[in-house]
Amino acid sequence: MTEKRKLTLKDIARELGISISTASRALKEHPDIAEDTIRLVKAYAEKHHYVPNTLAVNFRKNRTFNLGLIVPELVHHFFSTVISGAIDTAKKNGYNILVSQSNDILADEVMACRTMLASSVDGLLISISNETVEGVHLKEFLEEGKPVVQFDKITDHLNTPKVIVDDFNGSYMAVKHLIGQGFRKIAHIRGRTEVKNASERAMGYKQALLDHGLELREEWVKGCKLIHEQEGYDFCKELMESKNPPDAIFCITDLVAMGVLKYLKEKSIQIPEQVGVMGFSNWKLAEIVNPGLSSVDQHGYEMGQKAVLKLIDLIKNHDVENDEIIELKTNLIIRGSTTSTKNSDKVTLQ
Amino acid sequence: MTEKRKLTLKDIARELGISISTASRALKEHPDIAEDTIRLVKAYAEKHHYVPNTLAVNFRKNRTFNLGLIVPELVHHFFSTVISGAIDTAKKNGYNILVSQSNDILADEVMACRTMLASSVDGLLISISNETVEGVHLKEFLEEGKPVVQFDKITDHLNTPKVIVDDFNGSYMAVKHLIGQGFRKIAHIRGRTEVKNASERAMGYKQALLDHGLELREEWVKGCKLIHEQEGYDFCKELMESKNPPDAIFCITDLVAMGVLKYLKEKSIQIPEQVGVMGFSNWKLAEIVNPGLSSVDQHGYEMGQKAVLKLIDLIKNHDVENDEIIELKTNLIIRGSTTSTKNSDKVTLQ
DNA sequence: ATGGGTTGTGCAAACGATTGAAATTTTTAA
DNA sequence: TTAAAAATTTCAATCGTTTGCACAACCCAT
Repeated sequence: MTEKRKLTLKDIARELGISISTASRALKEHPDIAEDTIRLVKAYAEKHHYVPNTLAVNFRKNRTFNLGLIVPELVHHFFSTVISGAIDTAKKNGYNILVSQSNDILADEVMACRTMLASSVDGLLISISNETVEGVHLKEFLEEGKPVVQFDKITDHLNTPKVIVDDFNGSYMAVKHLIGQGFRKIAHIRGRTEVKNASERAMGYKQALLDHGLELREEWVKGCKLIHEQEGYDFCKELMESKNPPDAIFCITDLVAMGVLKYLKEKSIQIPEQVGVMGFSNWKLAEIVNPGLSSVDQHGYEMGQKAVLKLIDLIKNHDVENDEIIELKTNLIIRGSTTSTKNSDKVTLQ
Repeated sequence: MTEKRKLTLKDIARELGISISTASRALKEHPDIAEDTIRLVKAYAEKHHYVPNTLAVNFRKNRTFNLGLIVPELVHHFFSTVISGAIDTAKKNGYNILVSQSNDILADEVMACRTMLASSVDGLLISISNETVEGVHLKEFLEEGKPVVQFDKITDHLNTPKVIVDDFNGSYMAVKHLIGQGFRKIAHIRGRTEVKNASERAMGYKQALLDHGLELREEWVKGCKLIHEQEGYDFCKELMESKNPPDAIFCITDLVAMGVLKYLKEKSIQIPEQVGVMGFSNWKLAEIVNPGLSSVDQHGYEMGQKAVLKLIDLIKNHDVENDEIIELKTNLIIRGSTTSTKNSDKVTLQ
């Protein structure tokens, strides 16, 4: 192999007959160094393609410009959008992102954290698994003075900044829209009680009904365990076969809504004439299905951006105790599944 | 902040009254070191939670156990599946993955490569952008003795191992299946000529028609530029409105197929009775739409695994000049869009 | 006891860049 | 002319770990 030995400061110093420290400072235009020397060194470095040895610099400075990022699931439209935003923003600021996934399994999450801590990331971005409660593995980061920023799925047990979506409001606006469209018997297929996002959305749903004088029937609220399409299908069946079927279904997420759509189509129930359907998250497929699925956009890309910027901020300020909450607004995206008109334009409320 | 100073070998040596080198060797059970000493040092290290400073080790050994991974687009079902496989496999082998995206823009790709090279990854996994041809930025890796493995979208200008999908055969089997289902006038919405995968698929399509004595009409082959849903919609419209409309459409990818489905549904053309539709890639949405979209699974997860294993292999063997080709088999996934029966089971040919 | 092997341990030099403090040279001012 | 000040440059330690080599201690067979 070629593997040419890399040029080091020592080489430059020897060739130019100066000391290593002068070479080092010259390259960073240190005010102590004479203009002439700076020019000389820089020219030489340029000509011979000197690149500082990152490993050495990182070791010396005890940092890597790498950030860890852990999500429950990588193959997931929302999370991959967040990652995309995180990576682009990190790159702009000279940081790299190390990605890992927990598969919603605590043990995997702990493992991923350990590996990242060991590989010396400068900070961590994490959306915790459903199984995570206390998060001792995250405290290990803080104890080493490495900041952590939580996003989307968070725990309050940890004193870190959190970037979240205004689930309550997004949900509220979605249901308000349904009501505005004339739907009166609105069901909700929700997620697990222990998961904060799910609870917030359920609360937004309830509040909207309350504020508009609609009845809140417990039998119209169904709880998913896994948030799978099949659950949407099954609950929809249950709802539609009940004595008092709803005229609209608001789903915890688009995937569940897909199951709902599938059932309704199979039974030739008209959407939205007979039953309106509202999703959440605005996955790619929401715009592809027919009719288009109304949904709530969570601005995943922006979430990734904000989280990274916050993390870099903490790193720069050696700030570890900070529990600021950054809440992103949601966008209601109205499509055919909730409007009889063929309007599939983006509509933003508020 | 707490930020307790970390325990180092020096500390251990001082406390135990031995030398740093002995401590170092004891921890790795070097045969030169006496059993007693090893026990002593290990016990102390254990008790005080000694963790070697990765930065120092990496610097000393000139490696990081980090691998770079660059894809054209992160928010993309296939690529995120590949990444998922890559990350899981890397983790199992003690490596981390640094992810970046090129957005199919050469300049971005070059930038991403530079950053990764600078941050000292031990090797690179890349699926090149549409704009990449020569890949001088990739040669920089090889020149530094850092191995590169290409996957999915590859260039032959570079002497590296390549992990690809047997596009030709996958396409061939897909079209063969259509023929077996009785379709005779099969159209193909293909990708750009310069992109290898697209060409392979188009060739598989043609070969299948040829081998079964079907006519190959140029007017039935349409070329996408961007591989967007809208293109599928538009080309489908063109095809169906032509004098001699096809009875089946084989699409370069599922997203394009979605556009096709959309048009057909709008025109109330029965799928698959009037027109069969076949996608490629087996995205999540292929199983969600109604009827289910038949597609060709590319085993993205496995591709990620194989690519990482190959890369680690190269790293371990200091092997940089190697252009082995690892070709993965595809799976034909048959769903409702190509079969009149309600069979949506997974069927594997060959 | 003495030379030749083991066996176990320590010394010190790397790795490449950074940085406080000391040393040198140049400039300024009295 | 010369001391003080300013401008440059160099020295040397440091970051934490690894590793070739020297050294010491011990045992055994002459």
